[in-house]
Amino acid sequence: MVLTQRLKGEFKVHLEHRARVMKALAHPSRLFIVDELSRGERCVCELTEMIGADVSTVSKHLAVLREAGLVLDERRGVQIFYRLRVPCILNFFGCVEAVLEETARDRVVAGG
Amino acid sequence: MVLTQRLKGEFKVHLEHRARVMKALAHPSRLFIVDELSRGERCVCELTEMIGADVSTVSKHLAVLREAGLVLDERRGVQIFYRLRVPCILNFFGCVEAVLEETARDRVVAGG
DNA sequence: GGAATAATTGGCGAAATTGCCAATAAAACC
DNA sequence: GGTTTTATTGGCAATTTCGCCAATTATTCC
Repeated sequence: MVLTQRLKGEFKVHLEHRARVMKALAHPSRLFIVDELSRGERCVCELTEMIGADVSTVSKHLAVLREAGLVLDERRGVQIFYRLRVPCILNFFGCVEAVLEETARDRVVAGG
Repeated sequence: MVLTQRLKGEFKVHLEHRARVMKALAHPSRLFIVDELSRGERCVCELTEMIGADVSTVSKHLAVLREAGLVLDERRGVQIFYRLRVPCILNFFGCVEAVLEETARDRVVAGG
């Protein structure tokens, strides 16, 4: 993810950091996890059951979200619970919905 | 980007659409473009000059943003101008900054 | 300590993304 | 028509992401 670009210094680094956060949200399973955590904390086993993928897969998705700073984890006994760290993330999805509705409308108009 | 999952029907499709939007924003150059377009429309040649990559590369980035429904294009003579389609996207970056600041703070605390 | 449950990590093949070059398209100008 | 400028598309190699299985770690319970 190197910018071979004319973009310079701090700004470039900043864009790369931003991109890492966006990339963490750029997967259906991880979006599902964020959506689910918006209703309260969940353990890995619960998320795994809901998603229906291998535990290791879900664990890696959670690692991506954790490393991006989006979720926090806390062990309680044998289980590990995850929760949202920055709830404002949720506000954004309203905007994403707006994007989706716009494009949907256009598709109807264009007959596509 | 198939969910091998227990997630069902409409919701699953919806998550995939959302993910496409997020994915479109998950690249430094594309974030730069969005940031730049927030100040007004720009032609491909201007963006190419600022980014410093090949025109074809920038054109493909713009295609990703366009297909995600984030930008609109309009030809005027030989040039093609792009502009933001859904300005609310910008509100989100404030939240992303919050994420970055949180993680930065923790890194200081942890001495990492 | 040993067995059971919950979760992470390593590794590997399959798929997607990225960026450049070359070729093509579209408009402007002579 | 032919040339120039601007932008998109095709194609390819390099890199990254993804998801499963196997192995490992951590905790609880006996």
